[in-house]
Amino acid sequence: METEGSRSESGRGESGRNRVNLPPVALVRNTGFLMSKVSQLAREGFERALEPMGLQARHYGVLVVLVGEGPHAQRDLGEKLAIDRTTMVGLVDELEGLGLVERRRDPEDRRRYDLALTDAGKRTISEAEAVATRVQDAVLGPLDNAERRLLHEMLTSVLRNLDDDARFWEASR
Amino acid sequence: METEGSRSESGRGESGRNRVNLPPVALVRNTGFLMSKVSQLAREGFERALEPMGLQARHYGVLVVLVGEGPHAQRDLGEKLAIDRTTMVGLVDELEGLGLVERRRDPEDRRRYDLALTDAGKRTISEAEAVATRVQDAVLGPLDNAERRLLHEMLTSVLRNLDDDARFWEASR
DNA sequence: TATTGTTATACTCTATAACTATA
DNA sequence: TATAGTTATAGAGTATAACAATA
Repeated sequence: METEGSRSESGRGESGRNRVNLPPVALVRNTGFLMSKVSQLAREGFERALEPMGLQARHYGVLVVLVGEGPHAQRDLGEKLAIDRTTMVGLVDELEGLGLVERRRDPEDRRRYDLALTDAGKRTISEAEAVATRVQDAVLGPLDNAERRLLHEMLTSVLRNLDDDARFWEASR
Repeated sequence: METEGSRSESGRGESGRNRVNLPPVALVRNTGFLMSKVSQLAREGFERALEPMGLQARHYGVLVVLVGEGPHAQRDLGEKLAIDRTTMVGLVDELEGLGLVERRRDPEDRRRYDLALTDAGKRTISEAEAVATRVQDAVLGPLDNAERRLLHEMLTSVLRNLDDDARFWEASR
């Protein structure tokens, strides 16, 4: 692949040393654009970092809820994660296939599962949480601890505000 | 693992004050999760606010570059926006159909277009920029001006850092 | 031979509708 | 009748490959 750098030959306009790979100025002024770009890149980094474990980011969400809040019915888990129940089927299939999650029928309501982590699942999520921490640390690299805390607080209050506007989990489904 | 509240009774129905629609605690601790949630909701709000104009957020990006940086070849525009050239075809089709953008052949290289805003396009983007400002203002509502500036700066430095890691526009394509 | 724009195609992700088994 | 989980299917959204016109 040739780089966009020195191709001022036939003068494809843009007069000279014009770098094309920079984000458009008009968009960089927009905080929302920056935020979505940062979170997109953070997500991509997380996906890549998780890959060697055979996991994807969406698996992480499921595991982290199970380890943090105990067994769930598939439906309830989906509701907490704002994932449709038909989508949950495949997701849990994958996690079960990896041996990380176990489907047990709930004896009190045999329509439901009682999804729980296996021992391997517990080990895996603890590894994955370390990966998440590492990636987040890399992403927030330029910020000192006080700034990171501040960022977190600001995002929390922004999110709470959106929530009050009844546009939080509801709106995403 | 009590966290499900008072779920031990056989009551199926979210008995009483147990809200399921809150984000899992383990995820709310994660700055990356917060950021992606905020930007997702901001995006959704922006899409909704743009809808009455018959526009989508991705149209906005195209228009804003054209108004800010003048006419572009379709390919170059796509490169700036990290949008594949095959995807650009349909996008520009739509904008042309709305009468906001004009496809003129570049006389110096007849393979290329010289995409430019029509007068209607100029009016529309100025409206859309007002909408963007309004939405961003609503999203950042809980933050005062100093905090907003700070947030913007932090995001900028984080993004620059990711860029230096050669994972900015490259990685998203 | 390489590049711009185009089309056809495929792939990913997710949601809707209909089915089953339980309640 | 309603609900948990499942399946089949369809719809966005976007990318890959091949092609025409032009360089």
